[in-house]
Amino acid sequence: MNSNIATIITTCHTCQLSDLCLPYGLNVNEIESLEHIIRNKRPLQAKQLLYSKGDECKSLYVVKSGGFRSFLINAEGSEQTINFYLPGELMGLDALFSGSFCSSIDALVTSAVCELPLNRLNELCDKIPNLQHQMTRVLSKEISHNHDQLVLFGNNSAKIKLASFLLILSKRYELLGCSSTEFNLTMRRHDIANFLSLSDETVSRQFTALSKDKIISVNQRAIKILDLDLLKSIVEHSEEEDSLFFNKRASKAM
Amino acid sequence: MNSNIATIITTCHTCQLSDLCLPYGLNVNEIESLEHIIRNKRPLQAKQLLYSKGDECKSLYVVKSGGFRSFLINAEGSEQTINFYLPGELMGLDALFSGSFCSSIDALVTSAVCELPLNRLNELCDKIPNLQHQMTRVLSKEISHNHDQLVLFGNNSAKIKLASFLLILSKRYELLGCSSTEFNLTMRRHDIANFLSLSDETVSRQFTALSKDKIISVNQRAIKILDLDLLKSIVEHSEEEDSLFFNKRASKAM
DNA sequence: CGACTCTTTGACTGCATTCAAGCTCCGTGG
DNA sequence: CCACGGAGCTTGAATGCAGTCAAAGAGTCG
Repeated sequence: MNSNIATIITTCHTCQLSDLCLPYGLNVNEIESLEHIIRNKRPLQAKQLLYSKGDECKSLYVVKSGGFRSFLINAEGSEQTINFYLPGELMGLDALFSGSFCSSIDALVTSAVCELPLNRLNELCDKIPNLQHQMTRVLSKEISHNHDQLVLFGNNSAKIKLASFLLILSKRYELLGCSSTEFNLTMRRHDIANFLSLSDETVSRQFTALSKDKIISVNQRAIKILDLDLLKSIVEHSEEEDSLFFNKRASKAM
Repeated sequence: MNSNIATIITTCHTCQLSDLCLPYGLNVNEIESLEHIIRNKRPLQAKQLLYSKGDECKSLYVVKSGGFRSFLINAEGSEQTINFYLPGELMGLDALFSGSFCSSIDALVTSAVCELPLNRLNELCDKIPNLQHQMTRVLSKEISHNHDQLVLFGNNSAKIKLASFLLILSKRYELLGCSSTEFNLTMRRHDIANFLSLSDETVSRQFTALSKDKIISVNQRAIKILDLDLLKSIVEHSEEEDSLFFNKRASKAM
């Protein structure tokens, strides 16, 4: 059937994403070894689960196209979105510790992944030091990315949260070679709200507020950033305006 | 001077923390190799910096005693606390990606660390596959720990945040072989507030609220958990009570 | 076309922040 | 030894931002 398509897709050295992905820093032979262990799952439809929390982790996954979200379900049964994944990003890294997935992941839109069987990946890491180092780098990157996210949540105001969110997305799209000022959101308002710990209505209100100020234009999931500097200034000057020299609570100790 | 003390301290196989630390899963010879690369820095006083964001990462550090906090300074100059570190926990993992530290760390109280020079640690990882795997596990653990933290922040209510914070601390102290119901906070109220993205006053109010309900007793930084189940129920039943059919308001702790 | 999901908008309530003042603890120096 | 001062913590009162509830608009699909 379309097995030839799968073959094409699994070729790292013709993949536009390879610089953002595991092959980064590997030589031609090493990339070829990596290619041989990659399997392709059939594309996932929106809302379809890639894996569930608690499942044994037999593979890691790289986003090939589309987008995903990871989430946890807390004691009351409500979801908390942990992260969004764009093409080139590795999913499942939190499972390496315990051997089973610590969160669930589903597709936001129709999406494709590269599957990396863990046993073969580990074998390869033992053989190719560069790959092992790249794995370590990817893990470390995920940690520092999570830290940035925690800082984002430290800014309590809904306006700042949404502005930060858009700026982060803008950067990630730029890295992918897409436009940094014009892109389509892969996620629904509800997903954004849940991710930012806001209500759906608040997210909606902030979108319209940013529109009215001509900072962005919104049409459904299509976003245009009209004034990048103004968007940045929302995040940066959050507290300066009102209190420059007077009691700034949090920032006493250098 | 006290170089003999330093020698004693750097012996992993006599260290109570070794099961929580890098030596976990290593055999006697491997632990000995690891011991040889460990250096000891002199103890740090409260508020003293271990490293600053942007510094080149030449070493990783393990908390030997005391406690630390990592933090970032955002555009306005105010701090955001990212994480607290208790004995046995590895600091600096977010630097492996870029080679320089992505956050700053200072001591909360007088504290000691084991220093692991990165170049020697990497050499050792290449030689000892078990150590490399353990490093990967520690990195992965940090990621899933960060995810739990993000979920914590998803629960907006100040009461739930503080209850979760205390429960997480309780578990970590238990792992260290300390009492899970009676411990001293290493951090000030301000640090907790900053970490939980709350104001100092709100944290204080929630402490007194928990005291009045006889769930905990507070004396300065000394905490006793009087009713662990009730504390857990605050986190778990956060939304069940109210959104069944009525507005909550009337229903208290039943 | 109707049923559905997703999104927007409005009105109201409440929780956490903010501002302000008083308290406790602790080290320092008279 | 007590007085003093400062840092950290607690408490009170008022404001405002975001959540909740409710309903209607917009887009999608069978």
